[in-house]
Amino acid sequence: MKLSKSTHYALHTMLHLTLSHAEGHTSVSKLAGHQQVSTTYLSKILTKLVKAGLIVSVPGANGGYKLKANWQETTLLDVIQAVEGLPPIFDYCEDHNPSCIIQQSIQKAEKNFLEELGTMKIADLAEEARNVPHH
Amino acid sequence: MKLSKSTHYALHTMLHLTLSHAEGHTSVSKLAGHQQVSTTYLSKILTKLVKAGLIVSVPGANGGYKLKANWQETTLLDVIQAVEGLPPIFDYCEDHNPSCIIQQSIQKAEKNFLEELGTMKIADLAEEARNVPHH
DNA sequence: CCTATTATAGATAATGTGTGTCTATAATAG
DNA sequence: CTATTATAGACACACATTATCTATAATAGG
Repeated sequence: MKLSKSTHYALHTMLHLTLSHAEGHTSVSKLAGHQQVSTTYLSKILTKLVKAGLIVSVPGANGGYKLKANWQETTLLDVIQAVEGLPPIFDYCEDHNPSCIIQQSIQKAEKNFLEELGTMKIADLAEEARNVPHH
Repeated sequence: MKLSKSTHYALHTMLHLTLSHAEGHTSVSKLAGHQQVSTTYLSKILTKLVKAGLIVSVPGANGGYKLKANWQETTLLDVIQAVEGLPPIFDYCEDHNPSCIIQQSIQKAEKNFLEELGTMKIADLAEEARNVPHH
């Protein structure tokens, strides 16, 4: 029950793209340079973000990745679900009665958890990071 | 990022023990009979609950498992952590700066999530299950 | 005592997922 | 045309989960 390293890479890449948003496209090699991850592996993760519509890719020379149009709206939840997949973070009791009281209780807590992550916008976090820089 | 099957078995076992609490000890074979799990595997899970102090075991004939003394206080969080282990549900950025804004944000949401699970008592769920029985 | 019952512990295997690499292909700028 | 860059497929490896089997310890009841 934990986030994967892929999600870790994705979140930090999104934060980096947001911090350097004015500078046009950024290549995978540059993005991978900020973290300890190979370019081919990171590119697979970024492709998920592209398919989820969170970032835009341009192949070819001077290409790379940049944020989507209304990038200010992207939340932590968007990134996490793009990488880990929508399906029930707790796929639970799948064969049991859907009215199982345990399943109901955990799903209630899960719902609140996801909703909170859905309120946390990358843009806001980037703004905080600018004030107290660490990267 | 999901709960393991072991936790699933543990939670349902706890619910069952709570529902049949007045009836003394219950053997693993009976507990396993209610779920699709082998006795030896379930016993390993239950041993974790014993070591966490959530249930009490008695070996020998007519032995088995029963709830601890103040069983009314046991929460979903207690069971989950007994099986999955305390350590950070999101062990995240472990090598990074602890003031990483992403880590801070997720840990905040995680804290609320765990706190909510900590308010959900098995005894209350059992009471609800009695009113609308499914097991 | 003796025996059946029951929890516990160790060794081991199967399975799946996450992680990662390598290679090939497609697209774009200059 | 060439260098650059994203994308996709095949493949391998590590690791945790899941699970089984066997052996050991402890208790109740005759």
